Order: sequence, then structure tokens, then C-alpha cells
Amino acid sequence: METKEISQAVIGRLPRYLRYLGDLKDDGVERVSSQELSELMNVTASQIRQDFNNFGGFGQQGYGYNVEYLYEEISKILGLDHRHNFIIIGAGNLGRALGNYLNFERRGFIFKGMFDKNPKLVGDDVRGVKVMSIDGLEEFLQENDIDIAVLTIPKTSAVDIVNVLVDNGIRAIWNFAHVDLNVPEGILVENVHLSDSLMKLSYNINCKEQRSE
Amino acid sequence: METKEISQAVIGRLPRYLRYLGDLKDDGVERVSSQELSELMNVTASQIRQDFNNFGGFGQQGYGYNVEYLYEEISKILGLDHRHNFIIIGAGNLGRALGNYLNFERRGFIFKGMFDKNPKLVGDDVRGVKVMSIDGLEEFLQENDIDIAVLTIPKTSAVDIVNVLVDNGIRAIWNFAHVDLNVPEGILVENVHLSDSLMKLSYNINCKEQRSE
DNA sequence: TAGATTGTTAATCGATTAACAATC
DNA sequence: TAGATTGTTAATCGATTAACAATC
Repeated sequence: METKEISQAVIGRLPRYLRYLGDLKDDGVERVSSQELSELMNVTASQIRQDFNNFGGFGQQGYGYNVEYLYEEISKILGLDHRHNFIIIGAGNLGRALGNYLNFERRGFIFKGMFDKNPKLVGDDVRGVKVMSIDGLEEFLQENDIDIAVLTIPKTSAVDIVNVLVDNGIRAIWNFAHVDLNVPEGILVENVHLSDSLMKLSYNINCKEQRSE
Repeated sequence: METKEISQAVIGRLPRYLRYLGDLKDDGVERVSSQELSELMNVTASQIRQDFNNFGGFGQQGYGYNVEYLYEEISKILGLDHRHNFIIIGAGNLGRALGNYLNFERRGFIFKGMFDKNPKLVGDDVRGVKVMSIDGLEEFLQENDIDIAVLTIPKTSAVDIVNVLVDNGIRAIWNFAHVDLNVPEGILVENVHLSDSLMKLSYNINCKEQRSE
């Protein structure tokens, strides 16, 4: 792709564009202008054009954007044309929810393994994947080509597991543990801190209540 | 609180401050300077001071910030000193994961009910809460004081349920459905789009691979 | 008092929006 | 060709960082 760095603000908006474009595609819409899309998505047309132009421009003057083509291009930018093997560490409800989420498979994210330290859970079946003991993690990583580790374990365990992951060549971690992971340069971490999100909601509830008092 | 609007960028950082302050508190640390905190958290000391000063200044020149006091103040700002009753719509793995998450309770978020349209799940027990039929949602909302509805259902159902919620006075929605909800002015929505987050990770994986090729 | 560190103003940086020439 | 709409530059806005005077 390009040499210049693209801001995470832009990247963060791409999945949403993709979602709307997918809907348009399903509705049989062939082309869309930045103006139309902006009304649909409640953002400025200017922002849409700027965002797309980070990647070299997908439109045509006087015509707009071809929905199908734009959808494919954004998919490629997001790496959804590649396969990414992932494992889930932590076979609790959250881990199971993610393992069962079929849409990930559609996007090229392949569920390859699940681990837990609780022996009672070992052997359980989650969408065709057997839960393995955490003791086998190291060996599994060495024998399989895993891109992403999903952490759905408590924060104390997370800190230890990260070392095992990093030592065995994991390059990306999708982290649901409520802690900032300490990883070496070059390892990617995407955090999903659910309670942070809930607190933000709580702030806004409170703040609205106080305003109306 | 203050009259001037505080930017969501600042609000978004508060839960992380709270987390670090909680850790410091647990470690028995009494005071912290913006400099120390900045090194711990990997942000600038300037940003920390600016952020806190949005709320009027919690520190003391020459001393720094009292950890305990700062922790309490940020808790209050985030509304964590209030109780918030919530219900979960959707008794799948994700809904169960959230229902079982005890930390929410510690923060004042009280799990009051769970609903599903699948009759097979009705009656299931999730941390002392019985799953109810979605048909009873309206009545339940009228008879109980619910602040937050958590949506862990597919996007098609989500769109319908939102109308029921809004008509029965729900003020805030924590939305895990992969769709932008259409709500009237004044209803708060906090989205957690998990696949968006995964796609962001995917982008960064890809982009790193291409750079190293 | 001297030293430390905040609160706050000013400077910088980056992201968003507006405007319009290029061009389909 | 005329109309539409992009690509792109310039202007604006907001957020982050730097600097320093105020003050504990």
C-alpha cells in the first residue's frame, strides 16, 4: 500500500464504511456519491472523500463511487481478503461468544483453537473446536500458524500468558482483559475494554441527568 | 458539574486513569505527580494535567495529586457513585458473559433482568437472574426502574427492540449489535462493534506485513 | 525560603470541513 | 457540451504539547 502512515482515526472509520457499503450492495445499489453516503452515515461528504483519498481515490468525477468496487477495495485495505488464524485463550462465556460468532469466519478469521486452565472445561466443544489445556498452548503455537490470540481471561492470567504468546511468535493480540498489556515493539495489541465503554455511557447518563436538574 | 461541554476524548481517557489510580491505591501509594503517572501510563504529563483541569483541578502545587482523592473524584465524574440498573436483551454467550461479570456490580451497575425470544432459554438462571421471554419486556420496563438496556442480539432484532425500549422510557443503550441504532434525540447509545475492532487489528497486521516485504 | 509541581496560557500539531478546479 | 461529482488544496477547528507563572 502507501508509504505514508494513515491515521488510526481513518482506519477506525473504514469498517463502518464497509458495513454501509455492504448494505447498499445487498440492496442492489450500484453507485453512490459522497453526498448520498454522507447523509446515510451522518458524516460530512468531505470527510468521506478525504478518507478514501488516503488510499488513492476510488471514485470518478461526475459519477461517484461504484459500490461493489469500493466495497472490495476497502475489504482489501482491511486485510479481509487474507486468512487470519486465531485462537481464543479463556473458554468462559465471552470466549465462547467470540468462538461462535460466524461472521468472523466470513471475514477470513479462522477459529483454530481454544484454551483454558480449568480442567473441567477441557474437551468441551465450541463450534467444532475442542477446548485444550493451557499447558498445551506453547506446543500448539509451535505446530500451528496462528496470527491472532484473543484474550478472554482475567487480567492477572493475561499478563503471564502474554509472555508465552510473544515467545512463541504471536504477532497480534485482541485483548479483552482489563489491563494494558506490556508487549515488545512490533507486537500489535487491540484492546476491547468493556468496562471502559460502560463507564463512558455512565458518564453521559449522569451528565445528562445533572443538566436537566 | 461544569457548564462547558467536556470532549469525549477526555471522557474516554478517564476510565484508564481510574484503573491506574486503583492500582496505585492498592499498592498503598498515597500521592502521585502528573510526571510519574505519565511515565506509568505512557502519555504526556501535560495531557494528564489538562484532562484533570477540565473538572476544576484536583492537585496541589509542589505536592501532586492525592491518589485516594483523585480516584474518588474521577469515580464521581464517571457516575460510579450512582446505581444504574440494567437489563440484557439476548441470552446468548455474550449476554451471559456480561451478566456474569461481577465487576460491573462493584461499579454500581446492577443486573436486573435478562430477556430472550428463544423459549428454550426462558427460565435459565444467569447469576441469580432468570431469563424472561421477550414478550414480557414492555411490562417489565413499566414496572421496574431500568436505566440501561444492553443489546446482545442480532442486528435485525435489535432494530425492532429499540422501539420497544424507547417507547418505555429507556434512556441509555449499550449496543453490541452490529448496526447503528436509530434513536430519538436524548437517548444515549454506546456502541461496541466487536468486528470493527477486529478489522482494525487486521488492517494493522496486514499493513505491517506489507511494510516488511 | 527553595524546590517541586500544579494550573493555565500560548504554541503546535493533526484532523475535519469548506471550497473549487479538474475531469468524467 | 453541460452537469455532476470527485480529488485536492486551503481554511478552520479542536486536541495535544510546551512553557511558565502561580503557589503549595
